Amino acid sequence: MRDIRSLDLNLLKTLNALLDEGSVTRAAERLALTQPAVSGMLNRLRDSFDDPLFVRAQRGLVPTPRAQALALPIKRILGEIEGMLQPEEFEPVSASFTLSIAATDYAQRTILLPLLAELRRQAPGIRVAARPVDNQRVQQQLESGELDLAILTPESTHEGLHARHLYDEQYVCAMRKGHAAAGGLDLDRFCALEHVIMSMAGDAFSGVTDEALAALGRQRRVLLSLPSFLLLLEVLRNSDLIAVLPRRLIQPGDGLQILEPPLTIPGFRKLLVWHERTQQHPAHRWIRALLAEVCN
DNA sequence: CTCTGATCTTTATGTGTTTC
DNA sequence: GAAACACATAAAGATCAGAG
Repeated sequence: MRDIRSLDLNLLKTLNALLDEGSVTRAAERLALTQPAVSGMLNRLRDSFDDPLFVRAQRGLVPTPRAQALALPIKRILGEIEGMLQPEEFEPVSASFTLSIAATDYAQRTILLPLLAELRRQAPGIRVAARPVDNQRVQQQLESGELDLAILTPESTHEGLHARHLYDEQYVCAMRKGHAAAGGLDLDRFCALEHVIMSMAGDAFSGVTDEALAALGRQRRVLLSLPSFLLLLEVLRNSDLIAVLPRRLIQPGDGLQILEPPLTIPGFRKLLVWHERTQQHPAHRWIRALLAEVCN
């Protein structure tokens, strides 16, 4: 067993790359080293940690429990070192980097749009890549750096990620201005009208509203299901269809009438989620604070 | 300044697994 | 069972840091 003097930063970076890639060859590519070099580094890591770290399996290398346990501390340490190398005071005006954020269609409109406006004003050098949310992969994406931030609901967050509460959202009923029901809406009228809903996948014609109705022994008529809020707003403006939508989705300029729904529909909570990797990073701390600010 | 040891490179090869 | 792929190992040369 070696001691810490032989464990240099390059070995930690290599271990991190190996944990991410699960392959000596791919880790070597990522580190701009040759495969034999990384193979040799893995041997030194094995020596340092007195553990095989990775064993060969049917498909590539599989980390041992020891290696898995090291993943988080290593990312934290590398993240902290990264943070140490940044200027002590983060300067938004001169900052230049790309930020990857996973957000739903809804969150892109209600959260990312105002964030982008603020960034243009305060930190014009920061580019933003908005990405769709893939619940299966989001944890791994945040861990590897494929994503920097994700805007999620508590149900889809994972153990071990950092989260900050952004806001609680409520549902409202939306229809075009001048709609026959614009004066008021009771439950009977609500159920009699024709609805459009937003649905990315799955049971396309039923959502939280329908569950709340079912609990009362009622149902509504959903005629149209759309995968995009943008299109949905257009449909509302140009038809007598109505929709139950998150309140923040509707802006004053949208030309829509908003009413309280005639029944209680549970809202949802939006969280900003990130990985330990970026916890100490001055730029990321600044961005997270800015995001929370634009949500108020 | 020179020697030594560590680690990188490239190139070549061994070995085990997967795929067709 | 051959071909393709991935990891390990080895040899030879380059580079660099630290010791003396």
